[in-house]
Amino acid sequence: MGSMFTLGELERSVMDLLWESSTPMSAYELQDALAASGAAPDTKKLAATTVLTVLSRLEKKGFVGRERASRPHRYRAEGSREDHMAELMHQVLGGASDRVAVLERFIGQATPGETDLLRKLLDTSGR
Amino acid sequence: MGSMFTLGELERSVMDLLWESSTPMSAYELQDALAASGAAPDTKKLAATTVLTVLSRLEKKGFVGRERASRPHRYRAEGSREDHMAELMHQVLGGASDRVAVLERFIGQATPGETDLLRKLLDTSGR
DNA sequence: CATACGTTCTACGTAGCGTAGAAATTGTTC
DNA sequence: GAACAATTTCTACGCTACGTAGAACGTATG
Repeated sequence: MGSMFTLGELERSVMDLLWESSTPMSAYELQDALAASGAAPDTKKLAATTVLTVLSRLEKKGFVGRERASRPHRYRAEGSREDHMAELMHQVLGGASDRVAVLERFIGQATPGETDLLRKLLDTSGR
Repeated sequence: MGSMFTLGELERSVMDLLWESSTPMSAYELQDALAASGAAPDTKKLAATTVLTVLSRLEKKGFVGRERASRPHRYRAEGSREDHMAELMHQVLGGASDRVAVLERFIGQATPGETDLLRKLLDTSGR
């Protein structure tokens, strides 16, 4: 079974919309939003079933949940984009035998802004 | 074209061996090493051509380089595993609109050991 | 130059994802 | 409650990446 943590292009586009939206969205709203953003899928509207299929797959992967109560089911992201990304980063880090070396490189490659931010965050949270 | 940064299971096994090895390895050495480690590919020996195919693909992806001088070509990893992982982490971070939030989560989810380490690294490198 | 070893070419099976029609379900309206 | 419309689920097909390896080709050496 694939890493279970990777997203295809369309899947990502859908997640981007759901992560952005403060309220759950129906497949039809997503269909329109996707056509509007024109991002990953070109400018033409996808079939509704396509969006539904993707949503089902995302649900199976645990990325979205759905409210079956309302008739057009409404989908919402499980966890924020930031949660997801932070988790991805930890996943990468977790796969390393030598975390010190990885983090060294990570810090080394970071921009000044990022290191500043990290310092700040570590100061705040860590004590 | 796929992200160009993901590795399949066998590809990863090969990279693990190359990353570990201090000297370049021939396809045949890798073939044996893979059978020995028995990690990703079960315990049975893969065909030599299989290993060569994978190595070619890894070369195309820029993960390995080869010395064509010696007759059994010798392959070496381009960049350390740590470099790769750090790059992956930055890649994830780079795809975020709100890095602050991602790094917040990242720090939040980090183990005490990791935060300590980060503090140390930031202290050292930062000035 | 024949032979053995090594490399490249070609190819097939599988799985994930984009895509969507067909079929089933459900809510709604006389 | 039967017909209709909206919605969801089922089924399926094409494409690409990757694991896998045989066939064909190249090359050095006795």
